[in-house]
Amino acid sequence: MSDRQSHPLELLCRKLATHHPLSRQDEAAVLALPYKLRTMEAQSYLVREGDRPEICAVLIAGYAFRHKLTGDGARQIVSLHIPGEALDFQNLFLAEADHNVQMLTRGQVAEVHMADMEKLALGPAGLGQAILIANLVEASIFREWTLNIGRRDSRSRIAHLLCEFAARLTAQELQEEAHFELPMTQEQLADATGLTPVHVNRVLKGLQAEGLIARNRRSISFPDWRRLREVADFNSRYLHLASGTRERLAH
Amino acid sequence: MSDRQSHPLELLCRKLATHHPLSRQDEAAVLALPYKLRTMEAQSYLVREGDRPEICAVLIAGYAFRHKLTGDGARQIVSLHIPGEALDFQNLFLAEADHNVQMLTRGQVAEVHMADMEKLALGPAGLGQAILIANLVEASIFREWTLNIGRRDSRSRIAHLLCEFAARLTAQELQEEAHFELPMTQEQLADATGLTPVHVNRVLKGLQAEGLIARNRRSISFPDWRRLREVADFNSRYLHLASGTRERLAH
DNA sequence: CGTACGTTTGATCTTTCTCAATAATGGTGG
DNA sequence: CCACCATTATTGAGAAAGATCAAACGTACG
Repeated sequence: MSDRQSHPLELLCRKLATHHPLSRQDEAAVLALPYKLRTMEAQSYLVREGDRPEICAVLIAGYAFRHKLTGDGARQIVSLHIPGEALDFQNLFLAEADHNVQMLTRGQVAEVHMADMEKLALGPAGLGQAILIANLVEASIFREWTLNIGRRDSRSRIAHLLCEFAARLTAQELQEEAHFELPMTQEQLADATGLTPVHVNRVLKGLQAEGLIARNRRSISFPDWRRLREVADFNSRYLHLASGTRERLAH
Repeated sequence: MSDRQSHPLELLCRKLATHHPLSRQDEAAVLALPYKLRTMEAQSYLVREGDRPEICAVLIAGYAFRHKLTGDGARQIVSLHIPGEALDFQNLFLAEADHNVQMLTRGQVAEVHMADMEKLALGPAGLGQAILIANLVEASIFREWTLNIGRRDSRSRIAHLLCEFAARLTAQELQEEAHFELPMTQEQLADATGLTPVHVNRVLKGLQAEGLIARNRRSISFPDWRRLREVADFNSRYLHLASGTRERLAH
């Protein structure tokens, strides 16, 4: 929806400000970060488990995801990321990456030196707090995923994933909630929900038959957002959104 | 194993220092926190979803866990906690709790005013960093739980939970890895692994029959730690332990 | 136009759940 | 110390959700 970005890192400011207002100085400090824009292909890796990351990538365009593998190669996607989110806060001050980060679609990334980002995180004023909060909110999302995968059946599970993605895009004003592009294959959807691709396909068709989602290629829309939320058992509390956004989502 | 605690918050220092060394000053700042010791009964709540916590509890004795509920009342335990861990870092700077925190066993807690803890988190020197890192490591554990629940079968899943618990106790030098008390009922174990109590019972008996665990009441020992780790697909990387501890765990 | 990748479908199999009952255990009051 | 009660653990039988295997179908794109 919004306007051209004069500066890529404005997206990061907007994201950080979602949970904690930034002062002019904070914002200036973010925008003053030296960075390098890089275009990434779909499927390209940003971080691999075991890496010792030197740079902290901020997602500017496109989507990304984190995943881990079991010893026998099964994959679990543990989070999805939308523009404005920093993909390496997880690795701040930690020597070894404990998971992989990969582009979901083609996109762009602003690379910042880890040391510079660490300075911000420890730094003065509200930024350290904003970064800490961003990490706390991410941890909250992890908890909800654990609940989702551990205790909801496949139908709610997939519906919940869709709701969360739509809600987060809406919160960042990147898309309207009623309609958005879901750039995931059914296999990726399966890896994010702990299901098999075949079953995801069946559930998706079921949701469509019920009129809860409409699909056209990779783009999905929600003819009945309210009912989908019910089926998904979706409550946005865990996203810790500002009250304005919460109301927007509640219709 | 260790010695009497002259000061309860020393446990927190030790925990924070696990991932990031604390200076004398840092340590002094933690020990200078005003606190109130409180004895907690098993099952008592420390935080309820929706609360606006004013205090930050640090677990001194006993175990605790976090959990969330689905709309129709199914429970998912999302983490376990051992002495030394702060139970409310999650709520630092966040208005509303997004999950419940409950004692697993009887125990003790040091209550610190949230405002004081927040001051430390933003504060000078290494403490802010140590607290940030502690949160990052917790997030890493959440990711591993997602993988565990999403992609491992019930046998590995339960074995993994046991391994993690043992490893974390060992890292904090609270117990030796070969033998420890697991104070969870099979129902709680089920809620932590996304299974049913009946199935947990069967898996436990299976592990016992294989000689991977030995049970005697609630106490469990590991006659074959190495093989259990294999079955569990357990790799401690995600715990981000110091190298000394890692070797201790590798035997 | 062919190849690669993703989707869809059917048939069958397995793991895990559900329901139901019985046995241990631990704690309590007398 | 004992009887009683509430939890927790254990077992069996049957059901179900979701997995697996295999094949066909689409679609994008070089």
